[in-house]
Amino acid sequence: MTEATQTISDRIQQKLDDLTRAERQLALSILENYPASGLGPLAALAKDANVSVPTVARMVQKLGYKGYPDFQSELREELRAKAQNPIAKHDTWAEAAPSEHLLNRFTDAVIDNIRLTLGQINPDDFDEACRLVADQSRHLFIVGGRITHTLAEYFYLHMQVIRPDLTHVQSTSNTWPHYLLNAKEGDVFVIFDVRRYENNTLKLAEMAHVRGAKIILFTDQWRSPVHHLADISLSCRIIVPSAWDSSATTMLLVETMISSVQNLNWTETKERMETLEDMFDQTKLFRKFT
Amino acid sequence: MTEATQTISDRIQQKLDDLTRAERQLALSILENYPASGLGPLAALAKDANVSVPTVARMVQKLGYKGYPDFQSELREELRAKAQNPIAKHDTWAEAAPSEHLLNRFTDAVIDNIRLTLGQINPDDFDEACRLVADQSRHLFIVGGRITHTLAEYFYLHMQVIRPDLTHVQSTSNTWPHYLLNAKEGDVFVIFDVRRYENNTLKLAEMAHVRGAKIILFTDQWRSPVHHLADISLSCRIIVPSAWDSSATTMLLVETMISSVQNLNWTETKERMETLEDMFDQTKLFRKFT
DNA sequence: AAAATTTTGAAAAAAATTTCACAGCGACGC
DNA sequence: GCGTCGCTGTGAAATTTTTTTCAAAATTTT
Repeated sequence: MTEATQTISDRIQQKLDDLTRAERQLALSILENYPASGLGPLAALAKDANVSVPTVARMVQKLGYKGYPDFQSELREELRAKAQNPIAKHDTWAEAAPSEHLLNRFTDAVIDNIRLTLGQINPDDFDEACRLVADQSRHLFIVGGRITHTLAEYFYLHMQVIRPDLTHVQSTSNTWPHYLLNAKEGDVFVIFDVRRYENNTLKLAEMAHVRGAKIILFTDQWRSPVHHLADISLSCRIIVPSAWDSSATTMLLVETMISSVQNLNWTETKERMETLEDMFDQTKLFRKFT
Repeated sequence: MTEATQTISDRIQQKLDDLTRAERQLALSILENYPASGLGPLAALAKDANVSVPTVARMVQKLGYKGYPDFQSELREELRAKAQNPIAKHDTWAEAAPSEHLLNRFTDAVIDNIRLTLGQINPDDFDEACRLVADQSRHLFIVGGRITHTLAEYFYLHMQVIRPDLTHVQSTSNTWPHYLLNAKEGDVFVIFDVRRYENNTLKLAEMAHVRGAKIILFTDQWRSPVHHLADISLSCRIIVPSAWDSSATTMLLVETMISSVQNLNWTETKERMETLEDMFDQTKLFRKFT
């Protein structure tokens, strides 16, 4: 497919399968900040990737270069060619694609969404929301709608490891009133509701509100009607060049909240996480930090 | 933040008057194809500019560097900074929060993930994947794991509107072999598998492969073992300052794919979408795009 | 579960690059 | 015309960098 114009980056990726663990670890490190790291001394590269010096030397030979200097020289040649080509004004994300490719347009929109969303977030509100979610004396209800239940479940899956006493409620199911029987004053509802907003979700929120529960709402820029009842609303911009809306920004906030809650509950959930670390180690694809 | 951020190129031009004839000759040569030439060995640079080796050494010292290696290292640093800056050095995302607030650190990491992921994506592969998913003559299977099934379901929910003949398979369930009975040659499997990789998913992929199905894999930078069987692999960087990995980048790609497939199938799914538009309108809860 | 194979990293050897010291060359002033 | 001064380049020394070797560790196979 691609003949002459094969970048070294491509070449590395292509050969990734033929490499050993340490070599792959190194290769990924090179790609991490490409091409700068590959232009430094071999030893620095090795240290950066946490592999030994000979591993670097072996890998570049495996990649088909005569030695490390040869590899560097090709890298410089590539850099030279790239700099001389002013057409490739690298304002694009997927550099291999033209700027009007959907990959670039879509990513542009999402970055914009993130920027605008974060710009309007009140960090104190966010922190307060995290504190509420972390508070194990409150039962945690997580509520999603037709599409958003995937985000709700993502959140639920992580919270499940971090803390006990939580329930995943699907507002689309008609069994949700049962769950509300257990809701008591001070409990926390994390509700996801983006356009088009769902009546069921609103009803559920109303009932939760009546029962004196705290409500944290993830919604879009136009804000679900639930926000009148919510103690804390987090509105995400969701516009992308698509017939659909984007949940990427909401996902970002959800993940940030997971991380934050994790930190707040750290002393209590440390053990659970250590178990998880062991699970990580099993992949053997990377070592723990030195 | 960084005061007087002048590039090395600027610095050279500024000092151009203080340089001697041979040094100026050299400086101009460096600027000729900047920065590539400065990253090679000193001797090569000297030869390129037709000056002697010590002239180079003397000039970099005149420029204020400790020696040639020091000069190179600064050059690399500049290159590294430049590569990392396709998005204008946005100091903080949540402007109301300090830069060390998790909201900012997390977002930084995700933007980084997006940049690195998109930088390594082959647009042709991506387009080909979209074409396969859009092809309605092929049955579409969507497979997720313990955590990733949320992404899989998100994808499924949208695809459901766009095209017929699709199945959502959960590899965690032990009923998945039943679904595979229906899989035939040419069918398409979209598989989500990030660390820690799941054996069930691998088994499922193997069986799909044996049956002659096409496999499109969403995985992480270390790549699930499934990628040996995959026709197209899309690896997303998933590292964030958290005990967990981030799915935000994967979500971005999934949404881009949804949008792309939507466009490919536009003529056929127009009606469905118009129906959906009507449903949107009925809610009257938000406005259409201006 | 043991043996063969592969992979890995510390250390030494080899090669290269950079730095240093010194001498030649040309310009300018006297 | 001659001497001084600063710039430049040659070649050797010092340093750094790369390559190779070899034994230990890890992985895979039997």
